[in-house]
Formats: sequence, C-alpha cells, structure tokens
Amino acid sequence: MRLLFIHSDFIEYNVREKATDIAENIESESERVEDVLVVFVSVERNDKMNTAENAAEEIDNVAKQIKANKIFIYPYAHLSSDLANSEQAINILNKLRKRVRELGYEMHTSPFGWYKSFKISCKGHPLSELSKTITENEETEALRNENKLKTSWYILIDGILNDVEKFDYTGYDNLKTFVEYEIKGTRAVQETPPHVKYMKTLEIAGYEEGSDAGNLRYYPKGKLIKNLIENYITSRVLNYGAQEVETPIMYDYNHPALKSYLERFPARQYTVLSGEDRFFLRFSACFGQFLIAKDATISYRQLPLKLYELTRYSFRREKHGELVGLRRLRAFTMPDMHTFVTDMENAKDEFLKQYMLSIDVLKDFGLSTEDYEVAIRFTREFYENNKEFINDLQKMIKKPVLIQIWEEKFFYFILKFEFNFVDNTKKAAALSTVQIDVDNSKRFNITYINARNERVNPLILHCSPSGAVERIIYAILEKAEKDKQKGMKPMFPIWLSPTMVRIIPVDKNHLEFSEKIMDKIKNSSIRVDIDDREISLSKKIREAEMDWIPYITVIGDKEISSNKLTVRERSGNANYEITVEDLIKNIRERISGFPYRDLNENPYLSKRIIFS
RNA sequence: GCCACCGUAGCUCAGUCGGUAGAGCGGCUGACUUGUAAUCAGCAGGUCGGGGGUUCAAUUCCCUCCGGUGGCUCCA
Repeated sequence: MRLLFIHSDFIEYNVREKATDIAENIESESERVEDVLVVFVSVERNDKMNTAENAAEEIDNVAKQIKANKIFIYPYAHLSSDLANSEQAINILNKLRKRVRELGYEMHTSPFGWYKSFKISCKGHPLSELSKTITENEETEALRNENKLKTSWYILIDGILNDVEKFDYTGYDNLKTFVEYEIKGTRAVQETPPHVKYMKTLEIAGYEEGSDAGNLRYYPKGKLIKNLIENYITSRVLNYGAQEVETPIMYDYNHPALKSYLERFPARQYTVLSGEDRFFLRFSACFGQFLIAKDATISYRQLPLKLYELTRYSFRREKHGELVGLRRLRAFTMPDMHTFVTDMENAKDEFLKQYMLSIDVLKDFGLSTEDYEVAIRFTREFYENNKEFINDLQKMIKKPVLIQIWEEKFFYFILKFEFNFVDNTKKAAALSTVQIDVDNSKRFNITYINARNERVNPLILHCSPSGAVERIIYAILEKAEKDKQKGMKPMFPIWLSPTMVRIIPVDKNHLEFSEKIMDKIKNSSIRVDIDDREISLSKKIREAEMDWIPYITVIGDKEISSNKLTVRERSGNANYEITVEDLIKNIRERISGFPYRDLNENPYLSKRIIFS
C-alpha cells in the first residue's frame, strides 16, 4: 500500500464519472474539509486486511506529529503500478477508514472508483508532505501456513514417547535448552554470541557493508578454514558414492515446477531483475539437481543415484533482525546431496546411512553427539508404520531426542532429522539434516524405468551431512568458548588450524636456523610460520596463544646446540623437548586422513597485514 | 520486517548537562637485544555512521536513513 500525506489548509473534491465497473456508491458528490491531513491511498496487489491496520497506525503516527485531528482518506490509484483489483481495494480501504475512525479521528473520505476533480492547499512545512509504503511480507504459502500446522512434541528414549512438558530433564540440560528454544522460544541470555567476537579477532570473516547484510567477506585465515571444511565434506560425500555436479545460481521465476516448489519452501528469496526478466537466487541446490535428474535416463538398476553440489552460495533473504555472525546469513555455503531411490524401504535404508554419515562428519569437526541435540520430525502416518525405525535412530545416539509429529503431511517431506547445536547464548542452530521427499519427483517430472519397463517417480532424500559450512565454523567457535569456560584453552581441530606450528626465534641471529626448521616442517605438509618481528619473546608467545596456535616452538642457543625443539603445546600443560622429526611425526598422525592446504599467508609475521 | 539498545582514531572504549574531542592497544620512528601471555620513549591517525532539522553554534537535542547487537518470528 502506498500513502501520500499532505497536511493541508483545505481539500475539496467533485465527483465526475465512473472510472471502474466496481465503484463505490456515492454518499456525497462533493465535500470541502479544512485544516486536515489528507492521505492519498493506493491499495496494491499484495496488500492484506492487516496492511490496513499497519497503514492506520502509520497515519496515527503522522497525525500525532503534526497534531492533526482530521484525516481525509483519498483513494488514489496513481501512486503505484502494481494495483490490487477493485474489490480487494474497496475492502481494504474500508478497513482503513474504519480503523482511522476507531483511533478517534474525524474521518473524511471520497468514493473509490470515480474520476474526481480536486483542489488542495499544502501547508508547506517540512512534515507537510510525506510518502510511505506499507508492505506485507511476501510470504510463501508454506510460511503462511506453518503456524496452522498441527504438531505434537515428545521426548523419545528407549522406544517411549514422553510428554515434552513432563519429561525429567535431569542430566540433559542441553536438551532442555534446545526444547525450550524450539517450542517456547524462550531464552535468557542477552549478549553477543562469542563466535561473533572470535570471527573478528581470529581474522576469519567480517561484515561487508558494501554488500547486503548477511553477506560476509572472509580473510585469508577464514578462507583457509572454509576451504578445508569444504574439501573435507566433499570428499566424504563423494566417498559415500555421490557424483558432484554444478548448477546455476539463478532461476526463472516463471518456470512452472520452480514456481510451485517456491510456494512450498519456507524461505524468502533474493530477486534479480535483469532487463524484462525476473529471476530468483537459489536457496539450495535442489532445483539444479532436480532439473538434471529430470533430463537423465535412469534405470531402477542404477538406483540409488546420488547427486551432490556444494553451493557457493545458497541465498535466503532472511529477515534482517535474524542475521547474526556466522549463525544466520543471507548467503551461505551448503553441501547439498540428493539421493533418488525406488521405494520407502530403500529411502529408509539411505536415510539411516546418511544419519550415520552425518554423525561421523560432525565428529571430525570436533562435534560429538554430546555437543548437539537431535530432532526427528515426521508425519503421524509415517510413525505408525515405522516405530521401530524411529526408535533405532534414537538408540544410536544414546540419549533422548526431541520428536515432532505432524498430524498431516504439509511439507514435501514426511521424515527429517536435524542435529542442532545449542550455543552460549542458549540459541539453537541446525547443522546436519536429511529429509525424505515424496513430492518433488512428480513436480519436476523425474522418472526412472522400473523392472516392468514403466516410468515411475522415485523418492528423493535431501541431505546436508554437515549443514552450512559457516554454521560449522560457528559451532566450532561456540564450542571453543564453552571449553574456555570449563578452563580449557579454546582451539580448532589441528587440521583446521590456519597455523599449526609457530616458530619463535629468541633473537635475530637464531633466524637462519629457525628457517631451516621451518622448511623441514613445511616440506612435511604442516602449516608453519615464523615470528620474525623485533618484539619481545613474551609478546610473541602471548600473541601466538591468542591466535590459538596449537604448537609453539621457541628457538634459541639451547635448541641450536641440543638439536631439539622446546615445544609449548596448546592442549598440554608443561613444555617439552622433542626432535623436529618426532614433532613432525606427531602432528602428521593427528592430521592424517584430513585434507591439507598450504598456509594462506606470508610465513613471516613481519610481512603480514592486519585485516581486522 | 516489528520492538529495544548501540554506532566517537585501524581496534576496544572514555568524554562533551550544545562551544568541533581523549586513553589504551595497533601503526610509524628511535632506544633496548631480550628464554615462554604485553620493554621504554616520541610521533602520526578523527567531516564523533550518512542526510536533514532546531540553534549564534550540533559529535551532543529532534527527525530520517544505513549498519551492528538483543528480543519477537523463522531457518542450514
């Protein structure tokens, strides 16, 4: 809805002739009102009854500011190029008139649907002319209907569904926090989540004001960590049997299958206008892969088929107030795998494998089942037919899980799980997730040929074994903070540490020897750097500790003569002596099986810039 | 998106009941030549988030926009 306010000495109008078929009855052909706030109103296509309420509130605000007690509502089509139809417009307009009256104003108005002549005199003070746009959120059907969904909540343990209110949470504090967050939305902590601070001090990522909110920039350390995480997940998924593809990041709004899928997906899109065309940015890799599968020739003998893409990025235009650090973004990196299977038994089989895959993937980021809470959600019908299957999922993680049962199928999936990380501000964020999708193969016309030579729609599993890569960094940082509060030193898993070994020469005449050590370590595929700055030893140690560097080794006369290194290990207590070869061996053991990338910075600290 | 709070040097923050600003860290220069969490001194950095208004005068008061954080709501 568009509003144009004119604080006027007077307005007068005369009705001329009908402009639309559906026009209001005329109560008076003309009127003149003095000293009045005139509001020209265009009702737009997306406006709802609720828009009228919001508009009335806005009018109230303006009227109070300029101390007006008379309001003139003037239907005026020419403020918008996206008008509502006449019927809708009259309804909403009437609602607006009613609300304005209810707010205690002397309300005047002119009839909708007529050409009118008018004279107006604007007072001309700074606030006398204002325009406002009142928008409704462009919610998808899925978003609008979500609160109408009838759901029941339980805590499942050992095959028993416990009432979520009556369950004894003793020993399960984290689950309790998660349940409260999930169901009641209550939370107590009012502070910036620790990962936001670390994201900056560790030079991982930063806000980019030159972009839209929720689109981050990554500094060399963050980019290295992100690359390693991405490489790791991709190799795990490929190892699981997926084939990697790459698909476009934007899609046509008018594509029929995409359009109906958009309606069922609970998220807001970025829209891209290009010339006459309207596109949306993908919010997952679903369509890209579905559109590939639609055109592929698939036999039942080749199923299950697994397609995978790591999206950089997936875009969701989340509400501005929702965005925080690495937890909630508008552009995020997400591994997204789709598995096409013949029937529900196969789907369950893959679901279970992917459940275990997810547990295993998170474990390598230092996140065990202790660190997150499991939610399993399904339709009542699925549960009635698969109670044992669900019970087994719970038993595998050896602690109670949150259950949500939908009385009817509303989403495109009938079963899903998520692993939710509960952070230091008692907020939860989903990491890994798998869904069994029963709708989209029909919607996208994806088929395979079965043994009887018939075309059949497969079932599709959606799987993100880790969740968004940014969320993994978030969870690692938040967990590090939890460790810190328990008295441990916060750190990254060694394989993700931007610098694994920091060499600190005591004096500049130890530099040459230090460089030799550095080369040895570097040649063993271990990220090593050297603090060659001319500052005190204590200060170098302090900064290395603040950078969470897992191995610090100081090199001076003693090391040169003994040919052993003195190592200060972050996860240990006392310093110890060790040969370079043994140190290399120890570290190699701890990082074997993980992806490796070289240092993404200058190895000489004196050559590094400060990013933040 | 709505509500609340915040935005001062590269960073963390102090300050101005309206008269254009300070500290620590960081940077630069110099001294020191150092053995496991901050060596010392000097110097250079600010259209006090943007725009508008009130005022003789605005970083300070008002409006508005932008950004951040928290809450609502929602999700990977």
